[in-house]
Amino acid sequence: MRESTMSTVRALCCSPVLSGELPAQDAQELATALKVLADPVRLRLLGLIRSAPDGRAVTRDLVEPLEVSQPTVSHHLGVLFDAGFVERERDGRETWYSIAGDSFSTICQLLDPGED
Amino acid sequence: MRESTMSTVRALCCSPVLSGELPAQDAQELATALKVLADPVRLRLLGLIRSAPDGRAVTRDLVEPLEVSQPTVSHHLGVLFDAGFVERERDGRETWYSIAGDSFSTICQLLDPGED
DNA sequence: CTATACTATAGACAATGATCGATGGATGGA
DNA sequence: TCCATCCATCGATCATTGTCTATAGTATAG
Repeated sequence: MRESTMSTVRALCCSPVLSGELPAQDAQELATALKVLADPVRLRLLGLIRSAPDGRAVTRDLVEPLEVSQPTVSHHLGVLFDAGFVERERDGRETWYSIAGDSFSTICQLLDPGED
Repeated sequence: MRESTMSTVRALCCSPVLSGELPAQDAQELATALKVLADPVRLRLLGLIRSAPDGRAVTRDLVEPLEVSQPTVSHHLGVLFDAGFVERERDGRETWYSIAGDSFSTICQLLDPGED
């Protein structure tokens, strides 16, 4: 999965695709982004990061609340990062993760075309 | 997958869960709903149904545009129905599918907690 | 410099799921 | 009544992926 996933999806933002027919390639890209969100551990990671002080957290602090192994947490954080849902900043031995700005609202605009 | 999936998710609607910590069971249910949407064929099915005359379509009309087999289309329609994203009405030999009202905006409210 | 702490990667395994061909069930037309 | 049409289910196959243990890569502390 490449870093371009979210940016490609973002490009579809202004025309709510689900209000009309969805080209195969656009459907594939939106599905790829949604698949990243469709995991309970990743959803909880996003919640923990968002609700942490300053809206950011290091890997270690995310392991214990989720009751999964450290490599598993690291794996999911990598998936979220590759898809553009979180940002990553290395500081010494620690890695800080934070929510990437408009990733969620972009998805929502695609899913919810409003009244028609 | 039971019919209760969407209604359970809908119950979380008023408190945007991703703005705070997400309990394991809530995360599981939201992930289950998202997983249904995270498929290119299902996304295209939703688009085709929504853009069809009167916002409804029969199974047969959905097979050819998607270039997958009829059992595959039937399978995906079943998944969407079980999750509460579409409604189903039998009329003789045909089955009409239509979009289930507020399923999308519910998902979006959960994902996008707004500014905080 | 050595030991410890924090993360990420590698490899393996099991479970899930998307797809297809074949089939069954039910309805409508001739 | 008999056949054609429409749809769903069954069973099998193949790819994907979430999880773990083990390990490697860095950075800080003593």
